[in-house]
Amino acid sequence: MSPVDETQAEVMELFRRLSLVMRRSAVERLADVGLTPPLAIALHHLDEPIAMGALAERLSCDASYVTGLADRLEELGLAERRVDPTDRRVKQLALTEAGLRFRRQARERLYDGAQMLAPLEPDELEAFAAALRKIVDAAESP
Amino acid sequence: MSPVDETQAEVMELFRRLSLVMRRSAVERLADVGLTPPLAIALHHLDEPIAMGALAERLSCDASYVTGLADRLEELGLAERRVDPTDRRVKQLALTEAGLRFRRQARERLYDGAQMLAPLEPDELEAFAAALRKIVDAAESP
DNA sequence: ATCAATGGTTTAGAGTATCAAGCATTCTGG
DNA sequence: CCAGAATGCTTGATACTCTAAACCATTGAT
Repeated sequence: MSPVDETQAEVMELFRRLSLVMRRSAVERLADVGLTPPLAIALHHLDEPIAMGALAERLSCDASYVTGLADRLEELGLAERRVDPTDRRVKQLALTEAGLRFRRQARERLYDGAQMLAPLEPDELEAFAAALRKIVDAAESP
Repeated sequence: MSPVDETQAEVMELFRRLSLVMRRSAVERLADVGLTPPLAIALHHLDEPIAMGALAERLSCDASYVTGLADRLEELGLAERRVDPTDRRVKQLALTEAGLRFRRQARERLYDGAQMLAPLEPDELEAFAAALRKIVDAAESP
């Protein structure tokens, strides 16, 4: 029955608010190009062809959700599934030509939200990133 | 056409991952007590009766969403709407007796996710909180 | 050759919101 | 005072995000 640390509770609350603001801003910026945030994020992870399951892992979401994202990216002509010749169960998701062209703008729209980080001085940003890395590493390691 | 700063982009990605982990962990912990995260968060903000609109502002969400949260809290017997006598348009949402008793456990379950912050040393945590405050303040001020 | 395991999809569902329209109440200018 | 604007909340429609369970095809292991 740990008493909740005040600073920790405040951080949780701030974190929640920032998540909301960031998502809303991302939704807004991406709307012009017809993408939703998860689609843009998936696109961002397609530097090279990647198996559906591996992509799910990178996005930390269920594989079945990735199926839907891939469907949509295919409909938009931005990516395509390629059956892996070495294991026909596996499907590699790969950018198309159009996807490659499109990706840069999408990425910029997606990460323009990073301008919210502008109030931080470079060293503050670095410390912030380090703290996040620490937390995420600990949280994601089983 | 600002080139995306690498550290900034990394921070955005880490932030996204942490949001996911935190939400999943909150969902899991709150399931036992029959609450969803937004309900627990709303409860957490009910230190004293608060008008629906004011609550929406605190939660940074649409007022219509708060209507649904309040409905659910009333169904659970944790809160009740009271018509403000000085302005009959306004409804104050207030904890019931049961809600008051319930709130402590809910809060602990909600903020147990704060244990994810444990890897940070106290001074790191403080710096992290300060950075978040800075960002959120800037992001939320119009 | 069979049977378990793996990769991916389908389906169903819950949760998280937002927006537009509407009702009741209050406020304001004439 | 009163017509109309503004405010507070609710309703209803809709979109998105995500998970879990059941399912099919393929592969690997005995």
